[in-house]
Amino acid sequence: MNTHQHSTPELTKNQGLVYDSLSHAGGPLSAYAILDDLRDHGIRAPLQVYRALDKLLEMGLVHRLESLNSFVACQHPDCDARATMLFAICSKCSCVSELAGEDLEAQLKSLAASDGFTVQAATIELRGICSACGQSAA
Amino acid sequence: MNTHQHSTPELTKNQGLVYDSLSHAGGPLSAYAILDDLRDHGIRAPLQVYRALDKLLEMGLVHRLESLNSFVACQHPDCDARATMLFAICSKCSCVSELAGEDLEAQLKSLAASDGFTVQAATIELRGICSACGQSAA
DNA sequence: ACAATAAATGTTATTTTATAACACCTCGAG
DNA sequence: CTCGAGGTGTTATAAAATAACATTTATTGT
Repeated sequence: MNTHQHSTPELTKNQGLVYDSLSHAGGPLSAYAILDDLRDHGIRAPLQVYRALDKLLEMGLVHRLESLNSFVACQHPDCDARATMLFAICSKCSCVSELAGEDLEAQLKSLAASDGFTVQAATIELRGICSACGQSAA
Repeated sequence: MNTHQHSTPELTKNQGLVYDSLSHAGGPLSAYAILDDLRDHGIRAPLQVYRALDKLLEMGLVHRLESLNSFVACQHPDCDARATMLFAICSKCSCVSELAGEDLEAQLKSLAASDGFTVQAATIELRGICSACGQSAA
């Protein structure tokens, strides 16, 4: 049940477990939720999870949601080459969708540049109501 | 040394202490750093700080930096009425500047809307090099 | 194949960040 | 006065992340 399109470089055992747990969850998980999920598979300590997450983040297979202290599997085919990413987090159902902001990045950079600031990385997390929840509760 | 322009509604004792500590710091502080800073002023427990921070956040006098798990005093005259805020965090000197993105907000909302998502709040945190650090180290 | 080296793993303990639960105090509206 | 909301003080605990160290598994050069 591995739905990613990435040209997955060989993952180690723990990296694979953590990545599968995340993709399988279909939503954000905290490191400790992943830990619980993987107890039966030999993962016993937080560090095992954090170490795998670090590598997966480097590879761009996983993203970190700062405002939730949690992690999601990347929803895009090919994320290392990625422009600025944007996460839309639903306040009701907690679902997360990952949007690409082509112009957004340029605009952010120019806005920052007007203050003499050179952007290296951007965290953009929106809170709101997703389309599914918006329809169900008028 | 209270540089804010806000029409500061009366702050309670702890709120005032926390706010002063933050404005005085001139940069982001963690809740526990604030706690340490205020030990001599009768603040002894994390909750005292977190409770004050909660109110200050509500009032818009203070912002939370999700990617740092820390807090800054608002740099703008009048922030409750504010548009989407954007924080530029320097990787070298850790200074933070708060920029206003007028069009940015519109663009974010329309980008999200194209996915059926209704934005309630946005977290935008940039990592990079501030103008001061950019000049000193070519 | 084999030593040398790098990367990943397993484990215990600790640090850092944030809340829960409960008692008390203060101050203003009725 | 009184009672009720918001603020405070305190102890204990939960949740998130890292430090330090020993061991094991891959990789690489020769």
